Amino acid sequence: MANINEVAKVAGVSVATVSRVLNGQNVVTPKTKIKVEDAIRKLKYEPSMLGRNLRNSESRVLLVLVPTISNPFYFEIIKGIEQNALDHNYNILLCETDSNPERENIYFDLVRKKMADGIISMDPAVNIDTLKELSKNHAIIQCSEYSLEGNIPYVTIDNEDAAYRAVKHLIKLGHEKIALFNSNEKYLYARQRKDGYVKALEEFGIQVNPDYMLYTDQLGFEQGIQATKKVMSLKDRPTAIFSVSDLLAIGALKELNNTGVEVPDEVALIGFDNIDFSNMTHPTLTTIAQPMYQMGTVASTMLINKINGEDVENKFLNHELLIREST
Amino acid sequence: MANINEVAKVAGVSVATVSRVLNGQNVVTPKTKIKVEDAIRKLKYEPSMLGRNLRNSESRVLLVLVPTISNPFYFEIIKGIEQNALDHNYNILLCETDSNPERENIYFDLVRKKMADGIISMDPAVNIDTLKELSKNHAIIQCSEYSLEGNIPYVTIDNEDAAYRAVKHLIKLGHEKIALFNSNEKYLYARQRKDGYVKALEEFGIQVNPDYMLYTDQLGFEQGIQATKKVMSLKDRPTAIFSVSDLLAIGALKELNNTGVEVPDEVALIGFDNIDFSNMTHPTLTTIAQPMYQMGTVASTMLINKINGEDVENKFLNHELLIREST
DNA sequence: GTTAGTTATGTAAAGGATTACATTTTCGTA
DNA sequence: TACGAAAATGTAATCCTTTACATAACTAAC
Repeated sequence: MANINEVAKVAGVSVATVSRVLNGQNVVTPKTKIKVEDAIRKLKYEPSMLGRNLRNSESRVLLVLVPTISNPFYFEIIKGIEQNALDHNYNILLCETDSNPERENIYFDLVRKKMADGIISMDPAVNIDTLKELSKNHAIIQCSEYSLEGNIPYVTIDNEDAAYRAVKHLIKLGHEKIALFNSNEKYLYARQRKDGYVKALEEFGIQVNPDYMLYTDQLGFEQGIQATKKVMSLKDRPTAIFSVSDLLAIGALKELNNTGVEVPDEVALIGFDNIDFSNMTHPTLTTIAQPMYQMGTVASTMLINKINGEDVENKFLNHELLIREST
Repeated sequence: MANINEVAKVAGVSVATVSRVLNGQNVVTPKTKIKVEDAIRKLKYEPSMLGRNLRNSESRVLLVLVPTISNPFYFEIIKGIEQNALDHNYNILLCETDSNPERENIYFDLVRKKMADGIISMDPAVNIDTLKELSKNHAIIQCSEYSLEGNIPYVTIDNEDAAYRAVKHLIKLGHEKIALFNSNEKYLYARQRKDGYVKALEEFGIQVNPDYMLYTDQLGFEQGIQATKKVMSLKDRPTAIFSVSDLLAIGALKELNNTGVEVPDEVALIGFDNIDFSNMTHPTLTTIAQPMYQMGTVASTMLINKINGEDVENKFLNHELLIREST
């Protein structure tokens, strides 16, 4: 593989001139430019990013931290990040932490060792202390999930309001016995969504029933099944379920289908996230849509700005309640 | 940020010695080793991969090319690749081509420009000519989808046999009118799966009915709905459907559910890939399981071997027919 | 035809690590 | 104590670009 020196030699110019042509600085005479371009073509020269990156002290790689790639919620966000990153000549390294600190550390090391220029964290289980520490010397943005500690910029939606509206929708349909499938309250978004749930109930004078509030460690299909089993075995069954994730809701739907409970007639169901599959189930799922693609592009833009030393502000994006067959 | 020179100065040794400590070469006296480690800690030194990579002419990044990250089929494969890569100190760059040549080219450029050491391609729509050309100078492995052109090593399953067994299973259940939802025959795997379908029918003396063979450009949910509408509007409806992807099958299931057709009683259904959701539908989906995780680790191992200049052989892995509620 | 002022090109340092080769230190043995 | 071999450490080149600064070439005006 040819390097810039050989190109310079063949073109009969200096490496500086070759570099100038490469980087499109138009201080180069058309005549010399052509000589250089001919040499490049002749030698099939491809500039090495290794040398370039070292010289520029950058890697042009963005780290994207997700707890798991199996959760479709992240797809659109990732697509948004990726498109925006490519548009700015960055590449993304998708990192699945599995909420495993060891793995997380492997990825954090990449930014410490300059293999990545910044991080977009979407992992609610991220080690916030490490993140805080890292954010002192590196560009970091939180996307969707966030913590207020450490003053790390974030982009997200108003979780409380989203939950509030979902539950209000159920109440308007006549439901009073509304279960909440939530994730662990150590996560900020879980607390916020609960607050919205409680706020809606209280506003309509409905007593909050602790039996109806279930917590699961993960937001998966299986957890949805289990939570549904539990709540449907109560003497006083709920007539509606609000799940803080579509996967949970799809698990619930499966269990309700299996036990012959009619959705939405006997039990109404709302999910959260509007993943693709929420529209493929039978019946289709009412859910809260976050502007995921946009969230991705915004996060990416914020990160790139931060890398360039600019100040960035937190952003709240709009959500939307999609009413479908399950309510 | 400190560099190796400063560490050397603080430790009172040469950069070579620091480098030796860093790389765990145990030619260094315990006494000096401690001095160096102290200096590293004191300066919070982190070796830069930029310098290291340039010097070693490697990036320790593997490119993974997928048509889309939304298809759950790729999850487990990616997880397998990633774990194996991490175990060998590589990182993966997940590249979604959207079957868009321009995007593809951005990613190919990364390996041309030394930002990546090799490629695992899982995109059936990949530009095989470019891939051939690239494979002359770069390590490339095909995973799951492959082409025989260009002699690029691959890991896959026996698609013909898998389809053959699926259709045979339907025949054994008494079905004779079996539809095939296939993807475009420009793809090798589509041709192979059709061959398996035909082989099974012929073996049992069943006439192949062209009306039952549908082709779709993409393997998504929507295409499954459309194909089902088409095939169920025939005078002589099929009693079973074999889809070459779970997503297609889930689309079919949705359409059958919607129109009140009982699965499996009126129409039996088989998918392909055993994605997570195939077990979440109602009824659950009979499907063909590929050893996806293993396919990932094998592909990754093959690629790393190739990068290290070793010869690698094509591999065929075992598949399995998972009989569930839809048949 | 000079000279000053532009514009184009060249030289060499810098970025941060690894490592072949050279040099110094250590240690056992005579 | 001195010598040689073995072990530890150091020096400097190398990987490939970019770019500040130096120099050369050119243009225009007198």
